Amino acid sequence: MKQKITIKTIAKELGVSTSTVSKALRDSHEISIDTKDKIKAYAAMFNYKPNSLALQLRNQKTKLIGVILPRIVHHFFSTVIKGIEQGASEKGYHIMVCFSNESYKKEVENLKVLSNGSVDGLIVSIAKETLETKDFTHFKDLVNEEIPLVLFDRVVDEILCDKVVVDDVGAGYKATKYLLNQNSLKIALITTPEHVNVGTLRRQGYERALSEKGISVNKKLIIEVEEKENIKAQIERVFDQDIDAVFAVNEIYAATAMRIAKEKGYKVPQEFSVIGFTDGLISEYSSPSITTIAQHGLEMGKQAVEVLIERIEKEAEVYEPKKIVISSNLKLRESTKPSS
Amino acid sequence: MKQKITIKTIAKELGVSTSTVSKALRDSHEISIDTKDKIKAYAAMFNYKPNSLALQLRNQKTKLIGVILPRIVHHFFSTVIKGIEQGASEKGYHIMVCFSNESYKKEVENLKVLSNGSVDGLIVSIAKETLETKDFTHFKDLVNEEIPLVLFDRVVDEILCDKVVVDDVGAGYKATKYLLNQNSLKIALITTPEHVNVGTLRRQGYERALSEKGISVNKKLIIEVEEKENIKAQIERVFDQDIDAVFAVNEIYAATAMRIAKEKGYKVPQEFSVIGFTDGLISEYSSPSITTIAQHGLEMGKQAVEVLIERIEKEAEVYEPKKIVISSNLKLRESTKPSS
DNA sequence: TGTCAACACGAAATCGGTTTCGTAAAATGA
DNA sequence: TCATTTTACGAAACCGATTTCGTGTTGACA
Repeated sequence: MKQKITIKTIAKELGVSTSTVSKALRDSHEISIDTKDKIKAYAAMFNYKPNSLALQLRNQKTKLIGVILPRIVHHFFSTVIKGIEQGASEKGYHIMVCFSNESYKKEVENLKVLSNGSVDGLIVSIAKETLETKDFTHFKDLVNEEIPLVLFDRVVDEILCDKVVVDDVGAGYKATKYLLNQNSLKIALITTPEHVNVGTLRRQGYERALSEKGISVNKKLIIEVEEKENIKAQIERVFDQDIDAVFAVNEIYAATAMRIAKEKGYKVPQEFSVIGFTDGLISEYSSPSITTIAQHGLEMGKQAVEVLIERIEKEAEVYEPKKIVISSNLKLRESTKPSS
Repeated sequence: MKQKITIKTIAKELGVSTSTVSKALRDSHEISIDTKDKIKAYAAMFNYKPNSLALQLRNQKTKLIGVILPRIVHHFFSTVIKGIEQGASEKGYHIMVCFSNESYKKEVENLKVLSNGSVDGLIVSIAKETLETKDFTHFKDLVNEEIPLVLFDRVVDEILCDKVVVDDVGAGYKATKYLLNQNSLKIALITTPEHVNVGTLRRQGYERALSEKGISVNKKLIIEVEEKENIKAQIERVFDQDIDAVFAVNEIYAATAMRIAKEKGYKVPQEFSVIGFTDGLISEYSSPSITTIAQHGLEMGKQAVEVLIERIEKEAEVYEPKKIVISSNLKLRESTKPSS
């Protein structure tokens, strides 16, 4: 790379001190108009840009927010990033994005690298593997060091920090209730294994809606999809039962279930209804398009970054972790019958 | 934030100089075993982490790569990010991601912020607005400053830097030829306005395949979709013509076209074939699933970051800009008839 | 003409590390 | 015993900015 022009260069070239140059560029009254003009002209001519590292070191802040996500090729997470970036950008921050690839080890690594002063704060959604192992010491260390941290979507109570989540229980409840209201009473639930707690919460909503209606939960109608194995085959099994609707905790499961239903000859939505989670492109463009719980990823990202920046900029008085719950809503499409 | 522990703290606490601490932690032979042990133990106990800003300033490198994308909620771009991150991570680099939102102004801003020393190099895909205005001075300035830059996917010849692109002409050719071979002779092309040159290149491939077959290009079969207006309505117009296949330059257009075809009563693929571009989730999960040109975003990201890091780390001898072309291939699915 | 304030600028400290060079004390060798 | 080499460490420069404090020169005023 070409030799960068620094304050020192300008000072030497113009026969003044570095302090004078610095003050001149910041328009200090201490410097005479003549000198200021000369220095500014020189700086402009050679396209001088202050070295941000030097500034960051001196000011002890980077105006950078670290973001660690389990995945990126994923509609919900990329929407959240967009929200984070928008919110950050408005406040003059930039984002550094890393991925854990759902791996515990990579998450620990990323956290270590980002917590050595390169960012002012962190926004994280926990990796699946970490949720399984339940080892959260790397997060607790961070909290101990008092590095501002916001968790979103996949969170755990053990870690004392700000959190942003969707109302998963409520969402599961809403979806299930909608299906019940349109007279689908034999509703299968396609969810994740227990350790991914968003799945568990959505399931609670499902169960609550059923029991309100006086229907007992039939475990045979609940499939916990193990992602390492063939997803379609696992979902197909639930069709051995007598069912007339499916509530799936994500888009892929919903689309897969609908496909199977169509293959089995069901007419969607007349004979069979489907509701998914996450309002992504699959739901929008499959045919029929799929009714989903909209997760408001953009909103989540914005909220997360807002809380984080507040935490960064306000000298922490008494630290009271916040939990922001974003309510989700049903986006009606063609895979369900109109509400009665 | 809690007061960070620095080398100075350790030095004072242990009654040695900062140089001794630094050397001890780096396991220098100049320091006695005893002292080293003492210092290391202290550092470990208080969880000392060297401040990365200080290191970056001293070493004049950040091990950071800036990435500027037009959009993020987009299958292709998020796949590229994944590739970039993987490649970067392997070489000990991290990525800083910004978005231009297809806006010229934001692109200029991002470029300015990232080029003040905060990153060692940049990977960029140009915003649509910039492609329209054709003002590339911000990129040229970067090249003049000799900041390593790699453009991908949306590139322009004017900017003298490394580039990674897919073989858009070849891809358009392959797709069109496949349709011709299965006896679809009245192929509509749904593409972007001219300034987005990937669209133009894919169109060239389309035209070449047609003329090889002795079919003259019918302009009425070519739709240039203006994204600000209603996409579906624009695509619908081409169905006024007598057509039996569609080649679309992206997923959304392909899915929309297929939907229209089905609404008009065509049987896909028996009576009507569809080929899209970008192998995303829509193509995979729509029904019938859509045959596409796979763009190999992951591969692109990896290649881009590899070239960039090479440029960063090799003291630029003679600078000869590289252009890497990634060949794309047809991913056959249900929206086309089997190859004859 | 002497005093003091205002002006315009420079020296040096600081941020948190690394690295070169210098040196006192101990060890070695003749 | 004296000269020389190691050993083990510290002082200081450096990366590129900002900022405090100090100071020489003017000009104003008594």
